[in-house]
Amino acid sequence: MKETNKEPIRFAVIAADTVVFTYNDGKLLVRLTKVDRPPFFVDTKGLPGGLINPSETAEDASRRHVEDKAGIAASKLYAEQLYTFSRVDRDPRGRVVAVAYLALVPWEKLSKEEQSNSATAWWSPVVSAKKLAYDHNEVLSFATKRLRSRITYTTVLAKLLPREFTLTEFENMYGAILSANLDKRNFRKKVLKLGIVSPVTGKFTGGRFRPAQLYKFISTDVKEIEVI
Amino acid sequence: MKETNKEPIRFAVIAADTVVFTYNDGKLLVRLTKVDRPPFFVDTKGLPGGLINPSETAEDASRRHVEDKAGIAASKLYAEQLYTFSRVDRDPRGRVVAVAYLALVPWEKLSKEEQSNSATAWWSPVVSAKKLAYDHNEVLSFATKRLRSRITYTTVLAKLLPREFTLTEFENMYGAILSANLDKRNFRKKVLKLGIVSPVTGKFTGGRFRPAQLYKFISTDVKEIEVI
DNA sequence: GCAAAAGTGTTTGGCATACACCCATGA
DNA sequence: TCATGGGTGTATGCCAAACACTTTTGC
Repeated sequence: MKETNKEPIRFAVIAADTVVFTYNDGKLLVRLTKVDRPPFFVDTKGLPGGLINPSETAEDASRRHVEDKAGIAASKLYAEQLYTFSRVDRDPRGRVVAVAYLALVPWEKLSKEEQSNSATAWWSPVVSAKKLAYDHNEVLSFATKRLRSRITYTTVLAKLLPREFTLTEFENMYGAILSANLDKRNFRKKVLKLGIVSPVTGKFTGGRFRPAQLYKFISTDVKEIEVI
Repeated sequence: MKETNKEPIRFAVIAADTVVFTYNDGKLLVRLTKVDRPPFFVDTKGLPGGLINPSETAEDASRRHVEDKAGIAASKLYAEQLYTFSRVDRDPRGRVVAVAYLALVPWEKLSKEEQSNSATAWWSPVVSAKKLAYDHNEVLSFATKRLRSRITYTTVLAKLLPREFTLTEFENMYGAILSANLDKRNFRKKVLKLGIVSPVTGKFTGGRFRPAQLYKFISTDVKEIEVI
């Protein structure tokens, strides 16, 4: 990966970068890490990622770097391959092709440590994740668009919601990611008619107001559906 | 890329493989090339592809190999990135990660040479493209599914139809790729209501029977649509 | 009893589906 | 005139969208 002056680059090398999304307090968040790679990137930030070992797949590498650099247990994540970025100048230090992954994790599934921010890894609202290293703004933008698109025709949002949730939570998360205002009655009718969720009988939220019925996804697999 | 006994593999190398589809005589065709790489692959067949140079993008490499190995002018193709295949054992000769592309070209746009079959490159019906080298059956299957899916919600079929076509040709191609039987009246109503095609005024097919109106796509860009 | 969120039904219009016959042409 | 493919309309049912009030709870 090092570009020395002595020997020319023979081959491009391969990296895996991962966009880890979660959702908390009404906002879509992305996990960022500190990037400090002089001379080009000094004390800046980017997505967790790194090179692929000869003995691991791109997805293995994505998971390894998420654990090591972002401090999130990969076993808690749902991940899909996003896109492979191969612009020749995307890494000024040498020729690196990056396989990018889109990963989702419910906030409630994270440990206290994983939820928290440190000097080397932290959660940032997607809207304020600017000036990232490499081509990571492009990767993040790609991932955000893909997520927006996927939630409208798959059950992938199940991977961002807690195991049990209210229909209002579902609707708010869906609407926040799309920046759309939804009709409560129509949203509920659609979701229920699709048959993708079932009420957890007898379980309701607590709190100051009228309790809400809890639901869960019937299947844990991400499926294509007709249109939410 | 060579795996010698002398030095261990340092890095994976990157290749680009391309699934080039065309459509002729009622059948979806894929371009195959001869593969002869002893000791593992002797006189067998596969998708056109090869390594990425340090100075080119994955898409550049895809186009270059399509020209060199498949004998098709890349400028005639429409291409989309498909998926990156990184299974450790996908190439028995060493560690190769492959960025796969899905490319489309109308049969009518091909030259006589490009339409024809040689000992090193030929068109095969997708259904009979079996026993390909490497993981190319998996790649082809992935590409076929993606194509089937994309034609239902984008205008990508414009890249497989000739510039001017009849609605019957459109319908037949659409139905053949999906293996679906379509209702002629409903198909026409939908396509016309979507506003993606316009009649070429005054142009009709010749032939033995009643002439058919020719249409063209209004836009040459591939767009997402509501549902064909 | 009040503040806050949960939960519920109806009307309307548009679209998908199913379905069968006449038209234009060349041989 | 016949064989072949081109071209058209209607009825039905479902679904999306618009829209406002009542219920339940904790304080």
